[in-house]
Amino acid sequence: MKIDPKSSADLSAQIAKAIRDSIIAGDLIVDERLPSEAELAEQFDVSRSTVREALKRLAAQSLIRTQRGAFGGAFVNRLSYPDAYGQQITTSTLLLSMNSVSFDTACEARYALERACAPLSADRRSADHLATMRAEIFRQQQPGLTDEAFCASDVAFHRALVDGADNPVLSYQLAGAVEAMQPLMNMITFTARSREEIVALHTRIADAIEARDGAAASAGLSQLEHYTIELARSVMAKRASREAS
Amino acid sequence: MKIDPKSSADLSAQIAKAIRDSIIAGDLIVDERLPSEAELAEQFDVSRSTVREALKRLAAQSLIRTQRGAFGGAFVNRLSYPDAYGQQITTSTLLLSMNSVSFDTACEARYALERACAPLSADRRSADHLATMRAEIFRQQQPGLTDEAFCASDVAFHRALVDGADNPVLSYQLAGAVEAMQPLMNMITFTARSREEIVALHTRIADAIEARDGAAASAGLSQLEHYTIELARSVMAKRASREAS
DNA sequence: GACTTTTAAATGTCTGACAAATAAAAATTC
DNA sequence: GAATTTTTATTTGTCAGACATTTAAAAGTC
Repeated sequence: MKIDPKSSADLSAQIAKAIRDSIIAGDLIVDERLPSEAELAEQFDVSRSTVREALKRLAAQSLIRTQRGAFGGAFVNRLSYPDAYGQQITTSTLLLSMNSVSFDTACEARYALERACAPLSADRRSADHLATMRAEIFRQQQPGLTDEAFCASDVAFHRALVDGADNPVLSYQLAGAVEAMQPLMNMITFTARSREEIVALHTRIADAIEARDGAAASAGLSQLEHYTIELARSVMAKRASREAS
Repeated sequence: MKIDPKSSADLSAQIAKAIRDSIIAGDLIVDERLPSEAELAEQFDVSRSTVREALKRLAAQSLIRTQRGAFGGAFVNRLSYPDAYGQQITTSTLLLSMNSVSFDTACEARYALERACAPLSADRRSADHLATMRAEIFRQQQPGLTDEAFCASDVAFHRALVDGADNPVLSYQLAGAVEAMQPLMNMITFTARSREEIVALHTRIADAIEARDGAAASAGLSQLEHYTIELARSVMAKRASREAS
């Protein structure tokens, strides 16, 4: 763990990188305690404030956790699935909102990834996953449901489908697609969409998952993708014509 | 942007969250300048050090960038694809290395995701993507190639396949799968694997992509998955028997 | 007008201090 | 002797103030 004082980068960034590299390389293992801030300051020959800024950078990435008091300190954190989900969702949300990604591109990626889960989910889904999907479809049919609640239920339905594959790595990878892109899509299309149509497509997908028919589930997802893209096109066209007039 | 002084969380974490939420909500737009550290300190009624720690947290997530000097300051950063790739890869690497994910689980997720790209890549790949795949296959046949170089070439091959889908969102999502899981797999299997076998499978996949045959490309990836899993099983079995003796 | 110097503003870093939390160690009580 | 309470040492969290460094605009100079 050494730093280059004549580098252009901030000292705190260099120190954070050095510690991060040690964690990734396995030199610092999970739950291992880092030296105290004062000791790190001495080791790196910087002030305690600089060390603290470096540690905050690592904390922001959930790489370490800190504890106050005697025998406290900074500890290498086991990156949990929920933490990883959260980072995945934040990153995906920002990437989409800041880079003028076309609706079609986001939609295509999102459904391509979900179709990858469909065969596995059809094979391995538990009764519980199926029950969740059915329950969300039921919820989506309630007349008084707000748009926000419908969107949340939509996400929950797809989440159950993905989780049915019983592969936590896949669920993690899909978190960004489902939880970041689905709301984005809903935001664009919720004014125009037909809940009946979506419920019908969700039902078709759930039927396929129940029948353990992965191909049919994939086909249902493709139909949903097609419906969503067409809907978005019509919304865009309507907007364009309104602006023209 | 307000903070709760009686909350248990650190002030710097609360302030970071407040600013992060403003960025995600769109109250702070890309390239907008945040108030200076001194002004933020006054607004939040904390010291400048605390504000700085909050800003370092945001910088670690590439949400802001800072510039020194007059008319410098902290600016909302456009999250670029390379930045998002990097975070995706770091998070995926750590998640896998810290959570005792089984080889089969990681392998299944990785190939399921890549198969999702295969049909799109077969449809849309450019001559350039195909040429990259062929070049990497050629490189993989060179006798003097080190294991590290072979792994890197392996990643580059799959990267080209994914990028052939011409969907940056998909490429971003796959970054974790390809760049984090592939090296992990190589690390486990590189002692036992047959380069000839892998080159043959890569060639089959490239042929399918060249012929614009998505189904065949998917099938090739499935074969590669099967080969990889069997290889890992035999490596594990060999290890187990060696330990028993 | 082109170039140089000055200046003001902002981040980066350091020092020293105190508050708050926390677990071990010591003291006290029964 | 065991249980409880108090003390103590350690460590992070926060603050205040200072100076260094960078940077671009403004002022000055030729």
